[in-house]
Amino acid sequence: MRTLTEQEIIRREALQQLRELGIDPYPAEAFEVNSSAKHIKENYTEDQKDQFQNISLAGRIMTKRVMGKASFAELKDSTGRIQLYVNRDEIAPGEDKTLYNTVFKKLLDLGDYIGVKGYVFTTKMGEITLHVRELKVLSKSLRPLPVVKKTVDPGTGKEVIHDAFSNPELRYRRRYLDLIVNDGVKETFVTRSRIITAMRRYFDDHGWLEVETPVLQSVQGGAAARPFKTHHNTLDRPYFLRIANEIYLKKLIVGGFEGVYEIGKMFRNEGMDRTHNPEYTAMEIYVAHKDYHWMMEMVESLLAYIAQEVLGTTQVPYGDHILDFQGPYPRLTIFEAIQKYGDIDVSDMDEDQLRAVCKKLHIEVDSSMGKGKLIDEIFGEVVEKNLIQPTYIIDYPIEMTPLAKKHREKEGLVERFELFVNGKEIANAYSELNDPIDQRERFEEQLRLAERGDDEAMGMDEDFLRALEYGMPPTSGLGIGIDRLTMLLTNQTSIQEVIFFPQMRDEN
RNA sequence: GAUUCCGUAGCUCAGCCGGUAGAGCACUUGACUUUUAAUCAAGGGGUCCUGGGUUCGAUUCCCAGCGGAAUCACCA
Repeated sequence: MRTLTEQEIIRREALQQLRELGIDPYPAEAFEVNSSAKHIKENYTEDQKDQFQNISLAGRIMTKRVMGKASFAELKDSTGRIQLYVNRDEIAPGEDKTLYNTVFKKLLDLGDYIGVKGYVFTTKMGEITLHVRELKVLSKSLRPLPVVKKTVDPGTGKEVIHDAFSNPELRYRRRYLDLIVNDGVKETFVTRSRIITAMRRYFDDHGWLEVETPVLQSVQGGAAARPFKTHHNTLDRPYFLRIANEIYLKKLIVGGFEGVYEIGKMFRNEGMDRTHNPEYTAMEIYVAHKDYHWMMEMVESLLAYIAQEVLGTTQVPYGDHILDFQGPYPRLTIFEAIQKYGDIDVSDMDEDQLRAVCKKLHIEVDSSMGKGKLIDEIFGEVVEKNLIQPTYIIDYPIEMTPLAKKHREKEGLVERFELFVNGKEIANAYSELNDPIDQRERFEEQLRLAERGDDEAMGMDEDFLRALEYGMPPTSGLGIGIDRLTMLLTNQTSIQEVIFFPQMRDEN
């Protein structure tokens, strides 16, 4: 057993004393709440005080200022904080002052949950406050919370935070504490939820169907990444956690749905940094009888809608920039982009020439890389960081995109776009390849890359080919990284700030 | 996976060119019936991340490990 700290011992003793006084520190019965901190602070006025006479609130004690026979405290509920005023002779009107002198002053600590009933008033200092008449212990806290205090700088009028709970490791491991004591953390996650809600509403309003497809997959496919491997005992065979769900969603398009989408976790066995978590959330959507041009317009409309719904504007502050999600976004082919930002024309280069360019740019290459991969490397080096405002990069080399349809005009390219914002890819889309014979050849090319040492190459998926052989209508598909989109719309630079419980190594 | 930096009280941090440690808030005791980083007085609290090495002596120096952050690589 862990050794308790002094403060923890004191709190356990307080717990015991509450029980000795006949107070259950963890009562079973519900405490009825009829208002909230936010509602009171936004709606209370002197004229309306009749409506604030019988308020019942529940929440956590965040500060306590005892001044003899009267005290102030701050209560935090799910909507925010409100000040409480507690007067000895009102909560303990008889001879016995135990409820105030012992229970409130000594046995209640910062972090405890209490229920309070009373009326609202405004203090001399102008703070809207609940004048407490009744107080009930709802849940005793046995560990001290980090104490964060705030003041307003008289010079600048800006809020100054003292002793912020800022250690990233503790914040992520104990996200519940982060949410309790650090203002703004909760808002980020509320925004994340609202982004997903808005996206779902947009799709649903267009009549596209939300579906679920397997997370455990027998064939690695749909994207280029290293998978997590697992094993099914009864079947005694290996499975992969999905790195994408593209193949399954297209099978549903074959099945006759006009539009299907899925929002869910993907798993990639790659490094972790401030834009990558081993499990992350992606949205993929497939719509029949559309192409990638249509999809670009849809994405512009979708992102403007989400920004407007969630933030009330399409002009989104991010770091030093204002990102404007109002379409249309500029469109550059990958070759034009490399020409524009790198002053290099790679459009007619062969593999050896591309390798020479990489060498000149000090890009590390290895023998497993084909033409498409080399172009992607050059693009990453010279272009990506320049794409701050939403920008489409279109028409990728065929070698790096085995599931996209060949370009209708340009030899050697596919109908694909990626959307870049703030130098990062946040969406990827194709006119989907629906020619089963071409698809089989592309898979065979992937197998050759795998033999060459590419451990991210896709496997041959016979059932998918069979589905395509039955016939898939022309379809456009899109994937959006929900975590990165959330980072952009909440002005966060680390993916750990938009995932409640980011991957961490074990403690100890 | 590589490099750099970091790991000291519940939290945020200082410190020790080697002699086992401090501050603010939090906590305890007392005072205080409109405070808001409440105030005033007194007080308690530490395996200085872990393990080795050097040394009479290591929290401090060296090495290794663990955990975190940043940058890079892989990737979305």
